[in-house]
Amino acid sequence: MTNYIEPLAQESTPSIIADKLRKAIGHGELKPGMQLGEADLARKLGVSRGPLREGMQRLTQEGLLIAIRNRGLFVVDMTPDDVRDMYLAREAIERAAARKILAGDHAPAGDALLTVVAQMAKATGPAEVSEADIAFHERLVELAASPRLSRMHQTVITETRMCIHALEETYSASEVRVEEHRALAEAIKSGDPTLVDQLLTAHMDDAIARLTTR
Amino acid sequence: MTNYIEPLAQESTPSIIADKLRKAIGHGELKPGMQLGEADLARKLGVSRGPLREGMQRLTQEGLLIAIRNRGLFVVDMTPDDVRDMYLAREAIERAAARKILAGDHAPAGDALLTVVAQMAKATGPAEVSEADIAFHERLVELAASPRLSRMHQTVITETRMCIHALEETYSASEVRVEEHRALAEAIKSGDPTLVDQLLTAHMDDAIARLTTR
DNA sequence: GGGGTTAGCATTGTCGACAATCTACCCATT
DNA sequence: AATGGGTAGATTGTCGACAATGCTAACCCC
Repeated sequence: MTNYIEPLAQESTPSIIADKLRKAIGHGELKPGMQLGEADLARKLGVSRGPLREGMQRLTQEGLLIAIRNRGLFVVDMTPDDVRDMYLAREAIERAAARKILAGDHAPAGDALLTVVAQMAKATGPAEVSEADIAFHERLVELAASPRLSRMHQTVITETRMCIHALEETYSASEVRVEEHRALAEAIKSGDPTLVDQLLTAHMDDAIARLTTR
Repeated sequence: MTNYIEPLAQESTPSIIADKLRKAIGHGELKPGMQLGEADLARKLGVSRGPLREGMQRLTQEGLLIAIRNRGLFVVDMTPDDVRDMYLAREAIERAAARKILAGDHAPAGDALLTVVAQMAKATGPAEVSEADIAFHERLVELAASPRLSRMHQTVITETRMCIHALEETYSASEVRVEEHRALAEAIKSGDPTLVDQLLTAHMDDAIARLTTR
């Protein structure tokens, strides 16, 4: 039963803009290194430059945009070192999320992740495969119910998308790594912290190798 | 030999403003729950409302300010759950930082931390003790040379300061926990990952207990 | 006394204008 | 050919003004 009568959740314009830009960056519409011209972008988004600048300050704070005074804002251009650092951060976040899940009701969490794995198995084509992989990790962090881990994760996931997009002709994401994710979900379900850690770490190491080999 | 001839690093006004506000929040000048009035604050900072709003969007993104549309921006008010979440995030970051250090030249890093511990031993009074403790953890993450961990850490350290300030009459920071930090620095110097993890985790658990018992 | 309505004021959100800065191009000089 | 100076145009940074919104106090009615 859909509730139509409920408190309005009014999102601020800069927040909406930041979300749109974050998606555009993650999906390659705004390319790494690209300068975001305020006048052009504001016209396209149908807002004035003020709120656009505000939205872009949010992305600057999270590192997706680089602000250079008097010269403008640029989409971050991820070097191989950046990729490694990003995965280091991602590993920190996801391991902490897993640990929190394991400290609580890990069995239902494992089930929820197994549901995501079942969806993964249906993914076809590079874009769907990448997104399915990301969806698993997003769900993992979401299940930890930690606002701070979730917020930090949002940024690194956008960066992950950027990397995949930048390499979409060389990045071999055509193989769904369902079994790897299933093993992780099962380890979480059964509450085995050591195995979870090992699986997550190996997963990240593998991703780093694939994204930095060019 | 000091280099005077070097590229100017011109920091943007919103960035300067965000830094100032971050410090004011961490040191209790801007109290938890407090509304930040734009006109008043802009006048005090000597800028117009535009750049102030931009700076505040940065802090909103990192969670130090809560933006409610049409009602204004408020300094985050940390509940006990927030404190636990903040330490969860901090533990994730610092453990990852330690792990990275241990994967590299951990002996000089241990020495650098022991230098900080020596400074800690000289701290007197609650404010100095808290700051000395924080300085150790900041240095730890800095030594990992990870831009992302450092950026994320900045936020949780500000939140840590907020908590300490909010509780400064009940928070017993009069005892310098030098030995605890020294043990951690020694473990890093010697390259013992299991011990480092244990010490860091225990350190965080202790801090949580102290900050959430009211 | 309590509840509802309305007006006024304070504050926030956005806009367009103007100043400041940077970049690219052209011309003159060596 | 290389270097330096000047200029125009594009873009960024900031400002003040105006519109929109929310809060509070006053007033009226039951």
